[in-house]
Amino acid sequence: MTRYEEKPVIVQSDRSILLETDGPLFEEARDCLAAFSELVKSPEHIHTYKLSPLALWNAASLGLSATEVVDSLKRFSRYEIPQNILADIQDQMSRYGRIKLYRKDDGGLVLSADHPLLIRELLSHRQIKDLVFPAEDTHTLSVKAENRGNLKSALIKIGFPVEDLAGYADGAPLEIAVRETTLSGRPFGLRQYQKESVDAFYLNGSNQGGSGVIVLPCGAGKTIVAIGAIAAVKSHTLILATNTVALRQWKSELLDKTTLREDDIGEYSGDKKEVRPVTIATYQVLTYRKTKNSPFTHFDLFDKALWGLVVYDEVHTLPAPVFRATASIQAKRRLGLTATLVREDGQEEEVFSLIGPKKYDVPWKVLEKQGWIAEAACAEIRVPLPDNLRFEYAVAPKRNKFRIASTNPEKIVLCEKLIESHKEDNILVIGQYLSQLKEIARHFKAPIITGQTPVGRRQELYAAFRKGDIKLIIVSKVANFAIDLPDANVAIQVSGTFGSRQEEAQRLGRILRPKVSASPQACFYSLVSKDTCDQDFALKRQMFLTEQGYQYRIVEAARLDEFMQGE
DNA sequence: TGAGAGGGAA
DNA sequence: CTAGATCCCTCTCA
Repeated sequence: MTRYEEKPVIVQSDRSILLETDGPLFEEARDCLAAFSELVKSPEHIHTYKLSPLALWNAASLGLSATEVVDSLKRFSRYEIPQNILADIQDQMSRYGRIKLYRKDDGGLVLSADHPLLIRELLSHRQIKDLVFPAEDTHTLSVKAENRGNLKSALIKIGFPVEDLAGYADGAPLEIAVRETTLSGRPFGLRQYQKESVDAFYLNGSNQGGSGVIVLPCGAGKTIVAIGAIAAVKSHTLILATNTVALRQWKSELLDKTTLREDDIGEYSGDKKEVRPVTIATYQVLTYRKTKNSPFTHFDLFDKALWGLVVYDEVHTLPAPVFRATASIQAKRRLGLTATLVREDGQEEEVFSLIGPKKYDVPWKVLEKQGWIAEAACAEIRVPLPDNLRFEYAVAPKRNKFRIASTNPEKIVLCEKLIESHKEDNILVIGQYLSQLKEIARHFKAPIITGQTPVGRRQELYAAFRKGDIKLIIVSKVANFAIDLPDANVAIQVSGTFGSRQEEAQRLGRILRPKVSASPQACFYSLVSKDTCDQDFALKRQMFLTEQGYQYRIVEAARLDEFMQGE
């Protein structure tokens, strides 16, 4: 039995949950909380989580019950859990499933609630009223097919996620199988968690949803999950990707690992406008329009062919107009893929209602234990601003402060030490300010890759890095998007995009491919100016990874040498 | 026909 | 809010 005072969790009536990080139960409690709440603050000693409705709905959609949630809270909670919180968990989690959308025998769509009062409540909202009309009985409302998406989106905004059981129109059939030997001659099969992802999406989903989001860490093979899903659905598929390099990558993966042939796969981008049984498009070609108010030029791609499945790569970056288009294709299966689910713009609810709820996720640490991703040690190194800059920082207008703190020249000194002690390793220095990166590149006489670097030059450098001819590359934000960037085992972050959690996750992902090389452990260093807004943003950036179980060691720059020797 | 530069968008 | 990267279209030049 745990001693009373060792229980690390305090549940408060404002829906916040405090978690002490020092006790023996911390890790267990953290993994537990991550399943149904969101981390909002993570300073050293006490982390704060929030019981958000969305987190509870996602938990419910994964099959977790309110009782299970309450039980795990009770297990770790130091004090009695406030009554209103118990009621709240019960209420929120039961909301997923209280309202269902299904199809009548005559093909019409029906929204059903578990109680007539709920129907009356829904009708009191103007946004809802316009999208439904009364049915014969008091438990249901009729819905026009074209309003399916908009209705779901409107309902979630008033706090009622819909369980969509209305099923799907079949797309045009596609002949496809997953290869047992890749084109390149290697044996191939889905890993256990990839199979489970596909099953969660399709098998379980055939009647209950069949649309939703799979959350897997960077490098866990989300493309493979999609391949499994396409092979399961077996119909024409539209894949949406963030950039053209990703688009090519999708194509080569499909060719390598499925029986699809070159002319089964179309590329729909600025360059080419092919529509084939499997078509890969960029988000941007879809959202392009001539002028601000003209219609989207290429939107008809959604209807051009009989897609039975639409795959949304990096669904956390999905732009607003694509949500709107997605609302109109609710009769097609939709698969969202992402590493993080958190959006910095707070549109997670739209993902839930229009793509679907979370169907499957694997915590990063689980994949680490199974050996699919490398172990990583994270450290935040705090370095004071030099005196002259400290004054400049103090008097600078707010909008300049972050730049001054981020580009602290002392960071270069730290880089020097770190690079020195990682002589055998492949190192990426990643930052967001070009001037800072250029200076670092000059200082170490290392190659630099930014948005201006031509594609040919990038590939040259990637190849040299992969071969080991170059041990150090300086990269700008291209590293956030470049999926062809080779893996390193040490990353030094000198500055980042304000508080972007998913950027931090992306960057850590750069060093997580399991290594055969000398040092099995990857190292991630985040350099931060002490006592500035740089430090505040760093804390925010780390949150997602903290949630995933990564612990940042805090190191004062002055004690870096000691720290490095300890490692 | 394709490459490369520039503007605009989100 | 910031700074930067990306992409799409259009135009020019060979």
